[in-house]
Amino acid sequence: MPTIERVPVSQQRPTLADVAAAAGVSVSTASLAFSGAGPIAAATRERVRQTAADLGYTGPNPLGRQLRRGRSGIVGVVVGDALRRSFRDPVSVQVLDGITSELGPLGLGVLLIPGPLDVAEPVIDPLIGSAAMDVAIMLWGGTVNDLVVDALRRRSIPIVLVEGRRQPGLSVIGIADRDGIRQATEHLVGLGHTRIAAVTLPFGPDRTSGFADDERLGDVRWDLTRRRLGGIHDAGVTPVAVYETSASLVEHGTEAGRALLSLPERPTAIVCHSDLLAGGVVLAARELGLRVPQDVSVVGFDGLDLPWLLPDVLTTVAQPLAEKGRAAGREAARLLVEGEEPASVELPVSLVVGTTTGPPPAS
Amino acid sequence: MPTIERVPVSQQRPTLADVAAAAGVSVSTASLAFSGAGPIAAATRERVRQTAADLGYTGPNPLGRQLRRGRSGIVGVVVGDALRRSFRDPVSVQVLDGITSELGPLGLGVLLIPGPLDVAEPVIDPLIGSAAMDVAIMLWGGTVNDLVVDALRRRSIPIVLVEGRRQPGLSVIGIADRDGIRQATEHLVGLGHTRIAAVTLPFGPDRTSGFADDERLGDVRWDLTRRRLGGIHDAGVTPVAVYETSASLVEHGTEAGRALLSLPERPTAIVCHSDLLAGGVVLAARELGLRVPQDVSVVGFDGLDLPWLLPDVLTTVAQPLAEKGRAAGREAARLLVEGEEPASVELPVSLVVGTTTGPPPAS
DNA sequence: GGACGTGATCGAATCGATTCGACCGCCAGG
DNA sequence: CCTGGCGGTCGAATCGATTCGATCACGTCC
Repeated sequence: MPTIERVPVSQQRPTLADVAAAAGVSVSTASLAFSGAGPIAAATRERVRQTAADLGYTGPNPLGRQLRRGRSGIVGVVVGDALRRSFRDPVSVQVLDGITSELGPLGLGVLLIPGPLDVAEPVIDPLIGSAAMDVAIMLWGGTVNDLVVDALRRRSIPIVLVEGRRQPGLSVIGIADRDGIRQATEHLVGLGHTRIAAVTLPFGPDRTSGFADDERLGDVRWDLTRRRLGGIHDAGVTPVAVYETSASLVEHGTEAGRALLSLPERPTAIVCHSDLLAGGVVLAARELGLRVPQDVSVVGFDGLDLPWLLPDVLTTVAQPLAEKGRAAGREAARLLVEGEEPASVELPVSLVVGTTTGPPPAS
Repeated sequence: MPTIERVPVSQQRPTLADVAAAAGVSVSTASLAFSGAGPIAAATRERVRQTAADLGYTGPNPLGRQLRRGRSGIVGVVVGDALRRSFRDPVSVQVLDGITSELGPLGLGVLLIPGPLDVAEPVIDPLIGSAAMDVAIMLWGGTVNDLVVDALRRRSIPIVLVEGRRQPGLSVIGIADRDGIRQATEHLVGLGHTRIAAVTLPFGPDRTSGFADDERLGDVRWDLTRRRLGGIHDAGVTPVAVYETSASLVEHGTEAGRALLSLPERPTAIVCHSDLLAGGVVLAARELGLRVPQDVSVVGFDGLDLPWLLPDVLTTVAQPLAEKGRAAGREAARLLVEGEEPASVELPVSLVVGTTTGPPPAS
């Protein structure tokens, strides 16, 4: 005698229990019909599936499943800043694409979390403290991420840092950027350049811009920027001038280019910490009537495709952007399995010679 | 006499029950101490909070809360394509930024979902069928979204479409783009132009590129493209040539520009469906030694900031991108409250005259 | 002094699934 | 003929919180 317990009121979404009742099996068997995690007769499975379809049941409610499993299947991705700002640079976008392409097939979703909003009075997004996620990936680790790291640590959520300072207890995905810059610089030296200038990423959260004197150069807070500056020295070169920018954007490159190329002792080559900056420098050179590379050589970093720079093609240090994202995704997935320890990865870079470098002018 | 039921094994994360036991209150009271949804003595709340802190309890487990509430607090955002491709156009990024900026303060998170991967054999992301989300926002509604819409509908997840064909049962956030293109075209007509060409967004999922003849023009499958083409006709203009592109990217604009500007009867003005395309056309003109706007005028659409195009500043139809995102977020949040009906919104656009339009050459 | 309203707290049901151990036939091997 | 093993199914506990209704103490008003 069937007790009428669950009358699927038309307005209500059916649950696994409804399906089980309608198919005449127990809830546990119905569950097996969907998860496939256990022995079940093919006929039973089909019957349950069919009843489910008839009832308009579209599969197990993720919320129930997640609670039971203790896993949300969600990877939080903390982007360094307001999205608008982070993603004006295609670099982050490509990394993000790599992350999703790795995580998607594993059934893991990406929850987008804006990083600390302000620098003077950092406010971390409430999602960091309360959203369901099994592991977090932090992009562009430069920013005031200590707050974020702390908050995630408290929740004992494992962390993967993309580009950041190595620290115990979390995984860092980095690239051999110092060595890349060294190679690029040596390429310039090999061509005969001696007056080499640099255009850098921000030194720290204050994000000022302008020529950096020695004192300022001693106060580079962000690791990434310091590493890339170090690469120039590794090639045995001391830059004749260093221009610090407030963000890796074309307009800041142009600003830097104008300043550097108007110096009395004009540099014959400029090493830039990003392709966007380098592109901006090339535009500044054009604007000043200088030929690239005859009058000035320019190298970038990242290996982006800049169609608007044509016919010039940047000489640049290409980093494997999508692979960096995939590596981060892989590492995140790995940290998900119980007891796995964080591990760091360093990916290689490669110098790609384009049309923007050549021998220095005869002078 | 306290029964020793819950011994918080050091390895285990504490639960609300642990906190309640330690603080000597019931679970329900402990819950109140965190949610604040009910009367509770200030002293009790403090005590519970303090014990929680001592135990390292960082707040209610989102999974439990979500199941009970029947809400995940997650908004799925389906981007039209692989992220890499979608986000090469800053348009989507700005819209996404608008969405998060609206949703964040409401405590809602954004789950990033790649759209259908391929056109020939569309595969929709499994997340669409199984991820926890309360409502979905679909960006760039052109693509093979019927599959996605169907899948979401089956799960009875409300949908907000950004830029798409209006249809019953879902909300559409659109802009007055047809009217905007009309204004831009009339601006050109007012300047004296008669030979006006067009560079369009893709006609449909096949994404071919090249000159479109009349037959092809009768087969514009994507609504967005059709509307923008319609705007030209609304101004009483029949384009002397229409060049269809395969994506809204600079390089495709350049390709189109080269083709159009090499025609025997060169158009004196070119209306483009996006700023990236327009920027590409300007580059093509420069490459061919043509002056903008003396030899050819160019108008775009979107209102982006293109620092690499300087000193030229595009004449363009500016759309409120971030506001479009915020409107989508608002609408998504609205659909979350029980019984709210979908509603559509159309945002205004405005013609912004830059330096790329002027009177046609004398001839 | 008794009834009543109110603020604080508690118990228990509930959300929707997964999963462990028990159970039940049935077949094969000894 | 008995037993062991196994495929298939089921019941019940469990994940961690929210929330409804009940309870209780206390102060106030008539």
